[in-house]
Amino acid sequence: MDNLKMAELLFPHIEKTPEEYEKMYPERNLPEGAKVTRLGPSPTGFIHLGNLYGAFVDERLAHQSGGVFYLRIEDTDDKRYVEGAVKTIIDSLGFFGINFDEGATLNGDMGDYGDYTQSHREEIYKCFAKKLVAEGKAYPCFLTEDEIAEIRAGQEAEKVNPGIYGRYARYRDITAAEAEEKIKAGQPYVVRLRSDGDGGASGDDIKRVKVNDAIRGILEVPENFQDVVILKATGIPTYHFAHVVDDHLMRTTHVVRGAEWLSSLPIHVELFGKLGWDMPVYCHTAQLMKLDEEGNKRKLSKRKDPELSLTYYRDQGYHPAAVREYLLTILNSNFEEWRMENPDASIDDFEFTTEKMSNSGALFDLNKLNDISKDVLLKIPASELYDFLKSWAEEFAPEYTEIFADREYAEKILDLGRNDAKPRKDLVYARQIVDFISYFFDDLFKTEDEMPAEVNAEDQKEILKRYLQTYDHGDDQGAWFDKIRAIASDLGYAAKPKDFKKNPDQYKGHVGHVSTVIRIALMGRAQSPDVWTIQQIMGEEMTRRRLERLL
RNA sequence: GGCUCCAUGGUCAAGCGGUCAAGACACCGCCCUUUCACGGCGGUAACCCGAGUUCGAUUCUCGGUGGAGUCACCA
Repeated sequence: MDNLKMAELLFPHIEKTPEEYEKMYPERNLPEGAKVTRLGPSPTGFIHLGNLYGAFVDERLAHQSGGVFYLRIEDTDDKRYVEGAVKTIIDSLGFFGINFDEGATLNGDMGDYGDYTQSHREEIYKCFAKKLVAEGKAYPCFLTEDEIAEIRAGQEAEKVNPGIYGRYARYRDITAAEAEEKIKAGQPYVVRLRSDGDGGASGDDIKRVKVNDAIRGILEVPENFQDVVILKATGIPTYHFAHVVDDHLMRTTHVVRGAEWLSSLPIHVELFGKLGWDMPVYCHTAQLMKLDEEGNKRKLSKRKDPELSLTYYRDQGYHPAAVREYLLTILNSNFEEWRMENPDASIDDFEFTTEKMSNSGALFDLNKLNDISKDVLLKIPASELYDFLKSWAEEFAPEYTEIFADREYAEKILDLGRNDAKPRKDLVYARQIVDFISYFFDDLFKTEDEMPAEVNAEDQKEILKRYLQTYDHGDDQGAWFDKIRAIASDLGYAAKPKDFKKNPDQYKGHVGHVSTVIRIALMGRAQSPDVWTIQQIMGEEMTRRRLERLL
């Protein structure tokens, strides 16, 4: 009876019953096997690769099964809120192709299981907290911060488990009358779970509960014994309580979250049990790792590592499809193999499974991303690539706008060598691409490499002079190169590199050195795709201008 | 420190009691070739340690070691 009095004392204005909420948010009517997943970011506005990694799992699981993927804003910590964060979250994920079916949007909620912002759900949490109090499974706790610190210090001295539990939970057995007095006196309080666990147990005495994790298999988690806070002094729930209530009411079937949550899993197990609810299937993902600055030891990737921030990839101009492809290769170990067998299939056709997920942390590998990106970009048509690069440049690199002045010209450049039997794979990410093709534009052109040592200054001029004299823009590639060979022979360079290798003393150099002179005159670089093709794209006027400037 | 998770080449990883221990990236050669890229061929390189179970352990068990996570009125 005291419990009921306590419940009324703590939550006098909560009228709705748990049953009403159950009715309000019924089981979802979805096909067999459909998964309901969610992303629950806190609105700090900082999204990193780890979030994307997790979101991708949620998204695949839901959309592959004909289920629902929704966005829930977990803003139970008011200190964390950053203005505009929700937009950042939706936009960043959307950029990488992660879209929600339901949940919070910029124009309010979408879906029947809302509200999807935790700070708007106070009534709901209180309703279930009230139920727990009424059943004697939760109680108000008036411990101050100082008192808690004191308890903790004592526990550390005694070398017992720290925390509020058992005999350390001083307000466990407070009566409704005592509580009323304190509340009237204005003392703040939190609501704690009255745990059934035994905080004194150790070693083999610790009770364990089996939880099936879709990624890790059967987990034997120790039972919880902490009287954890479920409602803060402000009346706002903690993550633990909000998670349990929300994921039950929103009928989430699969909870995907990082492995850092593993250690609080016991709390959630007890909470679900006390509330009398089935647990969702947990999917605890491995965390992404990172190499430490100097030493090549491995280190956890906490926030603020620049290359872990999603904005890094946008700033560098990685194509979202490449990032997705990369993520999937580290997410599912059989994806790479599948991709080799199905080079042209849509990424959506790959059957993603939690079983194939690694449960040890993966070190982020930029090399691999770049390699994958080359293949992904190769499949994207030039016109689409142009659009992508253009919008990237507008946002991140306005100094390159010249490139996009002439769409037709730019597309030809982007397609250079891409449609051959053995296509070139020069393009990796936007910042690299614009630099790679910069010599096609007068304002960006600059000489970066030195003339080859085999060719003296006099010969350099002579080569360019003769090249210009005999230059015919209409020549096909064969005729064009024959002329270069002729110039090379006339000036004492081997027409074929093999001849030079055989008798290096008989020649100044070989035709390769001669064409490098031309290459540098035209491109400012010793390395580039095929010169003839480049000239055809540049046009006769620019070609001649580049050569003449060195005479 | 307690508890938890993890452990195959430089990196990502197959493997699920018997394999010459896959593959990809990176690296190094060679070939192709007017440079580069692409492509082809080849190469260097790994089961953390110690017990136990077993005819036989990379694989199973236990114990170390190492790495990571977590011990909040943060998520």
